[in-house]
Amino acid sequence: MIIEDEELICNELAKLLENNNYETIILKDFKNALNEILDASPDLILLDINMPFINGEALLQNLRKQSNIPVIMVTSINSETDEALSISYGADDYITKPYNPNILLLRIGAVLKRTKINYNTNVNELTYKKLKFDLQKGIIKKDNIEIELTKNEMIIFSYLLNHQNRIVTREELMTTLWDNSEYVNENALTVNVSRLRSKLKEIGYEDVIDTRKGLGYILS
Amino acid sequence: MIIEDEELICNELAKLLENNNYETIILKDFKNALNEILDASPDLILLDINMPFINGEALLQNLRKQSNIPVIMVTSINSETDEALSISYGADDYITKPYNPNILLLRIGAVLKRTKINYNTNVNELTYKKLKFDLQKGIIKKDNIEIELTKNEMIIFSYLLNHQNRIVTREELMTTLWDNSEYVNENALTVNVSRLRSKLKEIGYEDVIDTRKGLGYILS
DNA sequence: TTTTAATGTTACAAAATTGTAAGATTAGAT
DNA sequence: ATCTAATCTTACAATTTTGTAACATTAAAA
Repeated sequence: MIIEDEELICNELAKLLENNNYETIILKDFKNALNEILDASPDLILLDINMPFINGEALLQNLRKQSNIPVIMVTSINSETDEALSISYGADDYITKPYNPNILLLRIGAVLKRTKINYNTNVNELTYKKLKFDLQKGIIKKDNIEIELTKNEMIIFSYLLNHQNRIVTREELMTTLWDNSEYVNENALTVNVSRLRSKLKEIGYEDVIDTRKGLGYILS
Repeated sequence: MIIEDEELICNELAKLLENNNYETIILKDFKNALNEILDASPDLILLDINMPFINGEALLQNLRKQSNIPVIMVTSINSETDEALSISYGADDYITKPYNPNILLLRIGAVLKRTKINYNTNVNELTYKKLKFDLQKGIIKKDNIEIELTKNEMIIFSYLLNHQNRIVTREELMTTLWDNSEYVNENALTVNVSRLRSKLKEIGYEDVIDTRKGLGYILS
């Protein structure tokens, strides 16, 4: 999706992108921008930051409250301030006018690559040492071995992975696994951690989840 | 992790990063780089591409076969060729020497942000229109409503999300759900899609998965 | 060293998930 | 308009997942 007030540039961009097999939409209704974006849910947005009737920075900030759609900021001035601002406002990349079309295409490709993670193979993986954890399938892979995790095991493992090398309290895990509303036995957590540990052990990762008595667990 | 041959720059970088609350490791054994990286499994790598005894590009390419650890390339020459190459080799970003420390920090922050997606809240979400799909918990959220998906439903939904707006064949989904080795009824897929559809309907997303008879499904 | 509270393990039953089958519905071809 | 193969729905039984309870083990304090 192209968000740009100068029609000439818009059309140029659209032509460039379509020649490179990207489907493009041009934002028309600037007043209703946020809704148009969310309805169209494009894979990527090219957003001009210097437009006379709309504040690109504010639009990006508002968009970020609701969505992670990748945004490449197009800035007119190549100043460090602008560069810094774009990124801190939540842009995934920025490019300065006048831009080289090939570099723009490369940036678009790179942003799409890292945001969709792996568009073609549908892999969304976390890595831990030499082990890969497929978030979608809930499968741990190491060398040729695959282990299936249940949903609770997935939740615990990914929580620990996302908070590696720090102590994760039992309470944190409890609230991550269950709504505070529903009562569950304290021991349910212990049992689930135990089950996860024995699966990790099957692929050679013994003693990676350490117990800190009275404090919680730590994955190291 | 800093991979850089000039000791002076290394130490400068380490000081800068540590002053900003990043834990840093400096790669020592360049011959055994790949193993050192995998063992340390850093959150991010700063990789100098122009080192005398080691080929940074080749290292990155080899690393990418095994890992998605984010890499920021440090290049000496600000040429378009280099920029293009870094990204195509699998770097997440690049910066040219001499760099402004503040810009480097911003870039590091930005890369970490988008790769870890949301480090602190442990959220790993895909977005579809006004709906969010929590990959870890297998929960769909919209407004205040939450719907739990089963593992098969998660696999189908995330596959469709990752391949939005194109036809996904039944066969693709079959091989994503089950190993070709195990025999399952063709209808098992239909039933699972049906179950997913009825859950989506519960939160107001009726008719979003369209059937293209003889071809497959499309999420639009 | 002893005590004790915290954590771990195992077995089991309730609950949830999943593939199958049988019959219903549908879209597109004739 | 009719036919037909593709897709859908529902119910059901097999399998898997999960919380509980009962007992075992452990680490840290006394």
